[in-house]
Amino acid sequence: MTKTPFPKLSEMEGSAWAGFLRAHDLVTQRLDAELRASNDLALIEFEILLHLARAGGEKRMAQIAHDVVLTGGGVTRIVARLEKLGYLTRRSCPKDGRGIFAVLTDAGWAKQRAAHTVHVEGVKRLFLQNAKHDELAVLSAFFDRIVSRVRAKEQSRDDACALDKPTTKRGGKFPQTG
Amino acid sequence: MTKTPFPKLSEMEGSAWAGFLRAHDLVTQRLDAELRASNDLALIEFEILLHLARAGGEKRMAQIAHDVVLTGGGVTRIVARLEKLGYLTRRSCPKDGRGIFAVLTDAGWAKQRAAHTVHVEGVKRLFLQNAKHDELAVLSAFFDRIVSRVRAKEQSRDDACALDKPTTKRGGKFPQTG
DNA sequence: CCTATATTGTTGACGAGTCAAGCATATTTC
DNA sequence: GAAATATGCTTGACTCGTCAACAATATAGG
Repeated sequence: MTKTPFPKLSEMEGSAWAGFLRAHDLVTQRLDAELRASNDLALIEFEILLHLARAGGEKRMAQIAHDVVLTGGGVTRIVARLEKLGYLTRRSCPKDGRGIFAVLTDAGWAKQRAAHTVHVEGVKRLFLQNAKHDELAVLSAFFDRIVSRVRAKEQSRDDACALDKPTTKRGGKFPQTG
Repeated sequence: MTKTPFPKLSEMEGSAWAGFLRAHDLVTQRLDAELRASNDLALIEFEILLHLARAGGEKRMAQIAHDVVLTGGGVTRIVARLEKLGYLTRRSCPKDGRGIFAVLTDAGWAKQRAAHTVHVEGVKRLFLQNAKHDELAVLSAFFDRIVSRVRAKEQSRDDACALDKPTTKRGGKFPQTG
């Protein structure tokens, strides 16, 4: 009990936080628009194709959900979309009867490659370009720290399970990534 | 024509970009959940109350839309929600017959103060804590650069107006903040 | 002044992704 | 090895915020 009398952010803290939120919204908005205009793909759809490609062409639904921070239901629907467009196929997992693999088709590989150029160019122009070379390492380390700490807490919270508040009201977004 | 034969992100570039996306999703998700659990407010709702409070209690709809990177329609609906909850009132602008002010009520001020503690604590724990003191300035400057460059381009694109592609397909999110 | 154009805010229709329930398969416990 | 529990994916109902069209007001040009 040493402190906590009056919580407040310094000007720089507030600026960093606000900048983080606005920068994210503006950059993803623009990049999404560019990918749609050039390749008729939403940013989230491209990212799933990219993760699949990086994994050699296939990945399980739950793993995709973890990679892109989405709920299982959300992944089911996006994958269904991409399947209907012919970019991937579903295949059941032989080792685990419950599991489903999303598998890139030839068209999916091609689409991923086509959109990749626009994506890389956009990320550089909208995001990376704004960091001086020696700042990139700071940014990367910072974000990694955030992600691993939040995920560590998720883990330990799952372990300590049960008797947690039911949380959630007025059912909006931002759920547990179940 | 000196380069651009094969676009590619370095490992560090890719890591910074991916970290940015995941960090944002995880942090906002958690903060949103905490605000809902403690104060029954979505993060975006709290942010609007916060911006109103910072502006002395009132602000025009269009300004709110700009502040939080939302479309006009979105702001209309969130403000309607907050009005129904009793946290603010609409008042028409005397100087401009088209304009509408969102005005904090006493309950709105109280709610903002109540949620503020949870918000500040969450931002520190989930976000700021992960930066060493001298890194904060780098982050803040980086995000500011992103925001101002994107907004500068928006501006000049509006100036050069007309004959732009109609863009947008499969009407999803990420629109122009009109 | 009066018509053309731009801006502000609201609304119906819609797509996106969440939630919770459901079903199927795996894993654990006794 | 059977019952209890956990995990993986899907689906109906729902909320959120967008989009496009609209009404009202403001501003510019002749």
